[in-house]
Amino acid sequence: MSTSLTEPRTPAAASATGPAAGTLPAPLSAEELAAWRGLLCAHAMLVKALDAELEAAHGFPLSSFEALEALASASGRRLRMCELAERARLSRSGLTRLADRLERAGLIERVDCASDARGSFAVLTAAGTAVLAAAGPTYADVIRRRLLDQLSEADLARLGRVCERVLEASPAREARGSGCCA
Amino acid sequence: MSTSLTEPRTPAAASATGPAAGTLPAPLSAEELAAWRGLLCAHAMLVKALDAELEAAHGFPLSSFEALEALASASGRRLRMCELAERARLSRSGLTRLADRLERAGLIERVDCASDARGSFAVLTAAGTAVLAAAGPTYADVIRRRLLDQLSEADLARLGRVCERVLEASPAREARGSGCCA
DNA sequence: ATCGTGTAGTTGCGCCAGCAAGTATCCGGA
DNA sequence: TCCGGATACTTGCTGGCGCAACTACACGAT
Repeated sequence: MSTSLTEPRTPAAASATGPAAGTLPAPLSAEELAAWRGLLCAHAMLVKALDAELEAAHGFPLSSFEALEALASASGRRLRMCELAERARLSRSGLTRLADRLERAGLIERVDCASDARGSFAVLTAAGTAVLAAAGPTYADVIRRRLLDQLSEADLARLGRVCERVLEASPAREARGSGCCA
Repeated sequence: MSTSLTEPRTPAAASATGPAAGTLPAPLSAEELAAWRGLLCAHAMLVKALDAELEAAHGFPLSSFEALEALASASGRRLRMCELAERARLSRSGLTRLADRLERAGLIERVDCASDARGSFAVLTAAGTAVLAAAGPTYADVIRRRLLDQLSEADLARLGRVCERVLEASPAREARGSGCCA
């Protein structure tokens, strides 16, 4: 009755037919599909919850928090724009606007880069530091309650390893010359 | 030097100080933070790759694919709009526009609901079915190569269970009367 | 010194999503 | 019967994001 992905296949057959045949990619098993969808749903739930709670309690969303956090943990509380864009998983233009907002809010400042006149640093201000310090517990609390509390020690360790493996298995910066700052 | 989340804490101390003290939420350990960030990065990478490959090979993005797939696996290849919105993780208005696009592309049709004059169904057309069948292998291939191939059987099973646990631990439809269709 | 290529950041533009308000309909109770 | 409140979907509006184009600068080669 359904076209496609749910074709029940014995999980054992997966690795057998999968990489071997080469003509059409093996459809996903029910278990595989469930894991993937679970990942999507869990991510959506977590991000939505974080966004909502940060916004409610401190007036800025997750993306701002992540940028501020990246700056706070950088040496000198400053980062080149492109470096910050990468850490916040934003495009350069996306980061330009986010930095505009944060700067208007007084949380960061832009300062020109002495060694490269093209570039500038985003620098966390005192206000930004304070605001971040206030929001940190909210952030940690949401992640702990909704994610970490549901994970055993072993789950946590395995999750970390799996994500690492998945990330290094994919070029990621694929369609990009990459390079950028130091 | 850094304000906040990275405070190195012995992982063992986590469960000890964590739920006990109750005043301020325990900051995240390095391992916890790494797992959470890994999740964010892996999700971003996977979604971006899927979006790009689906768009390149079939001319529509992940969100469209997910909606079409939900319809394909529904009985009668049709779903009430609100039900479809939930499965595609979109707001009602978001789904209205997506349905507009899919309808313009001839991939779905809207048909009025006989038993409830307020409602309508999104119904997969023959063209939609064909297009989805063509895109399915691309979808499966990306997920398999970038995610599943990096997971052992045990990883996969655990990932599924963990996501399920995380999801049922959170109200999710929290700020919603929920209810909707059948 | 000059030129060509590449990089850093910004800006114009369009897309897509959510919120809030609006319309039509349903349904339970007085 | 009629009414109030809830539900299904749509629409107006706004905001955030990416792509492509643009400016300014850096750097290696001639």
